[in-house]
Amino acid sequence: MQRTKEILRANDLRPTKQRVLIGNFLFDGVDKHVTAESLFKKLSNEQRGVSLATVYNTLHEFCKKELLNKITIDTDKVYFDTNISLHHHFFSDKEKILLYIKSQDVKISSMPNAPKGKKIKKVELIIHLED
Amino acid sequence: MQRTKEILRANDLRPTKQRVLIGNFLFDGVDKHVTAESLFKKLSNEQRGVSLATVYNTLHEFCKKELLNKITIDTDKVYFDTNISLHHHFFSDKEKILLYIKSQDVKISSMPNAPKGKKIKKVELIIHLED
DNA sequence: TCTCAGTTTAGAATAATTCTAAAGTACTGA
DNA sequence: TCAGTACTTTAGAATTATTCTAAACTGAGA
Repeated sequence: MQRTKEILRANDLRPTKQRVLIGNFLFDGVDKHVTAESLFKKLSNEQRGVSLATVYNTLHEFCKKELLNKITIDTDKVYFDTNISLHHHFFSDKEKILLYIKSQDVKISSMPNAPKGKKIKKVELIIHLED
Repeated sequence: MQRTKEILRANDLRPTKQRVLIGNFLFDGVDKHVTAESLFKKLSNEQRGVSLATVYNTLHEFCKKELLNKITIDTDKVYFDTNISLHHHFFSDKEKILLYIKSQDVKISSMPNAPKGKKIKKVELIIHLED
């Protein structure tokens, strides 16, 4: 509650009711993946809801401030990850489930140089699963 | 031409005019990335076009037969890669450009086990670029 | 040539996301 | 405390890649 407000203020985001509600859920210390839709549904249960537009707005703002990590693994849904430290994912294409891979379980021992004029922004390793 | 027909037949796909046209472009020996839209436009220049629906159908059939590799890196477009051997990509989020990384430039020296009941289907490493 | 399962197609439908513009709210300075 | 203003929220419309539908077409075997 207080913690969320501090996070918001530290990132130049006004601590509105909606952002606090969303922040309290996302930044509760438990790593999680959400989609706009799943977050919207989760918050609809609360006494005062948040509009879907605001859910989208807020997720994007949080991404811009690097409070969330956007994962585009699937064409028809964007996932947002509250774990912003370096790590990778399993993804089940069939069930559309994202799972964490412990960072010590993957080791990339050789990396290419970025093309000239570009920098490496993010390294994303996705292991697609099947039955 | 003849090669495309052979590929199609070998994969139980009737060598229709449309598939041959698409196959001739995709399987010319040069690795490339296409989107449904880019392929559709490219083929519109030909004397006889191919409908957008057929472009989608054909890309998906080719994927199912593992003649193409589907890459979902971006929410609003799916890329199809004619290089189906193990390799990875750079992606420029701003310009939405996919680039090949030479396979020898990446080495993943440690990989996690798949969760029980699942198998690893595909390993996808994407290096996002910025200016 | 005839037949029919497999294909193609135009256009409608779908669905996640973005946009719009109007109403609401948090913060600042007095 | 209050007013002014810039920032936010919101409902609903718009957008857009993709999928669906159902009717017309076609390749290949008999």
